[in-house]
Order: sequence, then structure tokens, then C-alpha cells
Amino acid sequence: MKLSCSKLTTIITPLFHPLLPAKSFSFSSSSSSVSRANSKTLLLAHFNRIVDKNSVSSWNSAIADLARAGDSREALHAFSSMRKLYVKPDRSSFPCALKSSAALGSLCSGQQLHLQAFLLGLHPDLFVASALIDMYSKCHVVDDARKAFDDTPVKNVVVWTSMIVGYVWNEAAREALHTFKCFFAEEGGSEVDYVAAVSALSACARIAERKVTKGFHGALVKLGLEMETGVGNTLMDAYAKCGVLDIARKVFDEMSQRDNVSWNTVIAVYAQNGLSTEALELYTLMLRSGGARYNAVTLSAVLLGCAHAGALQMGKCIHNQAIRMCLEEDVYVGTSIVDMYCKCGRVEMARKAFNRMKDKNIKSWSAMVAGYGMHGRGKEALEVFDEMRKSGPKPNHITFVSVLAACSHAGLLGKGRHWFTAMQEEYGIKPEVEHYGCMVDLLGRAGCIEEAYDLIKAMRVKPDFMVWGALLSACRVHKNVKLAEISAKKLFELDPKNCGYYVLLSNVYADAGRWRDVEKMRVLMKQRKMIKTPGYSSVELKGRIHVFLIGDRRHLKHEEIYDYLDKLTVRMQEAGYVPDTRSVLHDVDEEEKETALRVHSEKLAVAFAILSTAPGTTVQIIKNLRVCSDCHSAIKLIAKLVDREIVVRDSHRFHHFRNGSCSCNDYW
DNA sequence: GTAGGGTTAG
Repeated sequence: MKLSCSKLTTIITPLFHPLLPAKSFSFSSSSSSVSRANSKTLLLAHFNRIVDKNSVSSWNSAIADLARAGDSREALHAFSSMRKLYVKPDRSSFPCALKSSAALGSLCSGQQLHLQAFLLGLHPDLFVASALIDMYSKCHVVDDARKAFDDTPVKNVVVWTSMIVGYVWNEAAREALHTFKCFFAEEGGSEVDYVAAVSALSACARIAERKVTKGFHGALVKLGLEMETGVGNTLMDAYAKCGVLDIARKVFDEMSQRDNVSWNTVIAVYAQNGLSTEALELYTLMLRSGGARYNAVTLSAVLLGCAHAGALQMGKCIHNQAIRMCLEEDVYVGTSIVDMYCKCGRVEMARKAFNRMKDKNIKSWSAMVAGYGMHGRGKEALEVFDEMRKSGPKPNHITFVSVLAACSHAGLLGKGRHWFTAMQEEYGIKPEVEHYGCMVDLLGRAGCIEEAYDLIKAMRVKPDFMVWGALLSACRVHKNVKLAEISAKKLFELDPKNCGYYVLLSNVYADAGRWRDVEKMRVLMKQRKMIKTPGYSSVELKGRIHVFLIGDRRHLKHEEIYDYLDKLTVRMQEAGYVPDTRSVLHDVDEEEKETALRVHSEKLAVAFAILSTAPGTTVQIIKNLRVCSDCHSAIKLIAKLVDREIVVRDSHRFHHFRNGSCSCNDYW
């Protein structure tokens, strides 16, 4: 006989040995005293209830109950206790114990269970085999999962599905789909059930290719599985991940039955893709339809939509709803509330919500650090980070992205350098492309352009458009033509549809007085048929989002807005404002440029917001692209003239305009 | 009589 998993041969543990190292029997530090008491009570209750401690089925039900209650450690403990009494486990003892090992990610205990099952000859049992595959996958040793799969001579749909899911879990989605195809070929379509279909669909979502998802959708129709609610739910997600939102919506509309997950999925799809209006509309529809009750997931998704749209009023409403539903304490909802307030410009309210959270996970902490960071409040961001290091979870790579971004937005060069090094040396986290992006931005803004370029050259991963984009922006500010050309060339390759880089490079040339190159850029853009990403700004008023495009005249109050803007411009000019035409592509004459600037969407939105709100109210604008330099100085002046605080969130960060200055002190 | 596989979230 040959052991199916090579690693097993090294294990020489007696069968009744504890499955987990002695140390790990003390409950994990994260579990509260309450759950500790519950687990112990539960275990004690089982011991008392087990009338016949020699009966394997009594032990099995104890293990199963503990595993179901999520007390994985206790479930494994019970298994060991059973072995200490020399009770022989049977085929029903293993699945729940293995599930517990998987839940704990404890490969060691899983391998010991595998060994015991093997010695008892129970490993080819369908229930044991599927649990083994699942355990190895969740412990991220997918090769051993595959060996356990191959060692199962007669497979059923659950064994196949476990293997498919195992590949998806371990980022091998194509292998998962290949396995599904083998399943289909070997066992025939009649064996495919809806769980298998859903699993394979989740692989399609990971692959995120339209053709793959469409092909699989076709197969599901043939199998008659497409009307299953679960299948529809996953299908929506898969289409959305492929970027085909209209088909995702069609799937939703055509579903014969919708459950909570269906609504949550379609709302999340819209919210994640920036279609916040649609997300909020569907949420309203969900409430009206009455068929499905919203839960923590729904609120989390809707809050994401609010955050994206900067819809503070709506966000507050959802927050109230969360409180009423007693869902504020849910860690996902709590984190989404923090994120929503930060992205709606209310970082103090975010902090209050954050302080109220009883349960904070790594994402909650990272969201708060990032929140302070995007408002340019580096000091507070680092204070939260300090607190996290003292009393919170161990920072991960996402936390460090937030920390470095906060340093870069606040211009904290020394701190940024320190944490970039400490992240690697003290926390053993290798820098990913996002970390490099932050560092290039930080160095670039500080004027250390060559150092930023050296860092890019020394990167352990391929630099992406964020990294080169940060360098190009820095070159614009610090007028470095040579490196601007190098980074722009890379950007044209990496992100060919984005015309922003052409404009930036053209601006660098214009600043250097190289008009011939400016003209070349204009021609190049025309040749390559570049279409400018339409810039738009939005304002929330009484829960409604008003959107403005450049020179937009579609708004009901457009005449009033333009009149007001004209009056403002006169006052601005009296105060010494000179239009800064550098950000406009140099292909129109100066006068035309001025007119174009005057109707930039952010100016329209600011004018509309001032007109529509009471004196003294803070005005808040969202801009999808970066605020141009002219709008930046214009809004600074407007804020002073009308004595208002104006908050602008652009694609990069927040700008708080107050008393003629802005919180970001590095705009060109 | 009992045990195993899936979809939504920050």
C-alpha cells in the first residue's frame, strides 16, 4: 500500500495524540471570553450527554454539533478525546473533523486525520474523500487535494465539485473549468447538479472572460439548470466580472425566483461598477417588492454605492436603518459605514462610527487609516495605525497601502520611507505594485524624481499604469521633460485608451515652451483616434444626485447656474483671478480656452451647490477625474468670496477649500 | 441514522 500524500509518511504520531499542538488548545486570543465559556459549556454538555462513551455514534454527533456551531478546536478536541478512549472512528467521524481542520487552516491536524482514515482504509469513502479534498484545498495545498481526488476510485458529483472548488480557492480557475469539463465528459450531463454548476460558474467569474462565461451559460441552458436561483445569482456575478453589466441585469430580470442573494448581488454589481444611482434604485425596489428582506450584506453594498456617489444624505439614511436593524455592530456594515463617511467627506463622523465598533477587523482599521489619508490628514492616519499596532490585528499588505498613501497625500516623506522599509524588514511583507505606486507618488511629489525612477527600475514586480502615472504627474509638477517622455511612452502601451497621459505630456511640453512637440501630441491623438474620458462632477441635494458635464446645459436650472457663474467670474477677476489655461490642450486659441474653462463641470457643480444651499453650508462636489489646476485655484477663490467651505473629492483625494486655501498644499 | 461540495460583502 502506498500513502496517497507524500507528507503523511513523515508523521509518526500515535493515533490518540492531540490533533493540534498542546499550545493551540488554549483558545485563540481573538475569541472572546463569552465564546470561550460557550465552547466549554457545549463540550461539557456533550461529555455529560454521551451516555455510552464507547459508542462511536455518540462521539460522532458530538463532533458534528461542535463543528456546526463553529467550534472547530473543540470538535478536534472531541475527536482526540474519543481516540484516547480507544474508540475507533468510523466513516462518519472524519468529515466533520476534517471540516474543522479546514476551518482552522490547520494542515497538521488534517494530515493526521488523513493518516488515521488511511490506516482504517476509509479514505476512498465518498464522504471522507470529499472532506479530504476540501481540507487540503482550504489549507492551500492543492496538489495534495488533487492526490486525494485521484486516489478516489469511484467519484460522485460532490467529490468532483470539491476538486473544482479547490482549484477556484487556490487561484487556478482555468484548472477548475478543465476539471468541470472532465467531469462532464466522464460522468455525463445528468450528474451535474446546481452546486457543481455554481462552482464552475464561480471559476468563470474569476477568469472574467466574456467568451468563457457565455459558453458556460449556454451549457447550463442545455442542462436545464439556468432557472435555479443559485445559478442565476452566480451567473450575474460572472457576467459582471466580465464587464457585461447589461447581460448581468438581464439575468436578474429574467429570474423566475429571486432570493436575498439575488438582490444583494445585483446591488453589489452596480455599486462596485460605480453605478450608484442604479444600486440605490434597486435597493428601493427591493424594499418595495417585499419578497426579500435586506440584511448586512445588502446594507454593505448600498453603503458602497453611497460612498462612490458621495451621497451623504442617503448614506446617513442607511446608517440609521442599520442602527434600527441592530446591524451597526456587524463588522462588515460597520466598516462600510466608516468607508462611506470618509468618502462622503465626513472623516470625523467616520471616526465616531469607528470608535463605536466593538468588533474591528483588519479592513476596518485599514479603512480608517485610508480615510484619514485621503483627506490629507497623515498625522491622524499614522496615529490610528499606531493604535492598530498596539491593540489591533497585525497589519497586512492592504494596511500598508493605506499607510503609504496617507504619507504620500500628506507629504510625509520621512515617515513614508520609514514604513516602506519597516513593512519589509519588520513585517516581512514584500512590496506589491500598489506600494511602489504610493512610494513613487511620495518621492515624486517631494521632487525626488530621479530617486522615484530608480525605485521603478529596481521594482520586483512589473510597474503598472499607476506607478508610471505617478511619475508622469510628478514630472508635470517638477517640469522634468526627459522622464515625462519615458513614463508617457510606457503609459501609452499600458493604458492605450486613456488620453489623460497625452494631455499630461502635452502640458509638460507646453510648460517647457516646446510648441512643436505640443502640436505633435495633438496630431498623434487625432491619428490614434483618442477620445477624451468625459469629465463630470456631481452634487447630492436632498438625496438626489445632480450630474454636470463640461458646458452642460441640460440641467433644469442651467440658466440660473450660468448667470451666477458669470457674476462670480467678474468678482473673481476683480480679486485678481487670471484663468490658468495650462490644463487645456493647446489646440484652441486663448479666448476659447477661457470659455471652456469657465464651464468645466466642477465649476458648474460648485455654482449649483452654492445656489441651492443655505449660506454657511459646506458644499460638496465629486469629480470623476482629477480637478484641473485652473478649477483648483478658481474654487479656492470662490470659497473665500462666498465664505463657504467647499469639499471636492476627485479621482485621487479630497480637497478642502477654506478661507482661500486648500488642504492639499502640493497642487501645481 | 449519520457525515461531504456552492453563490452575495468591506
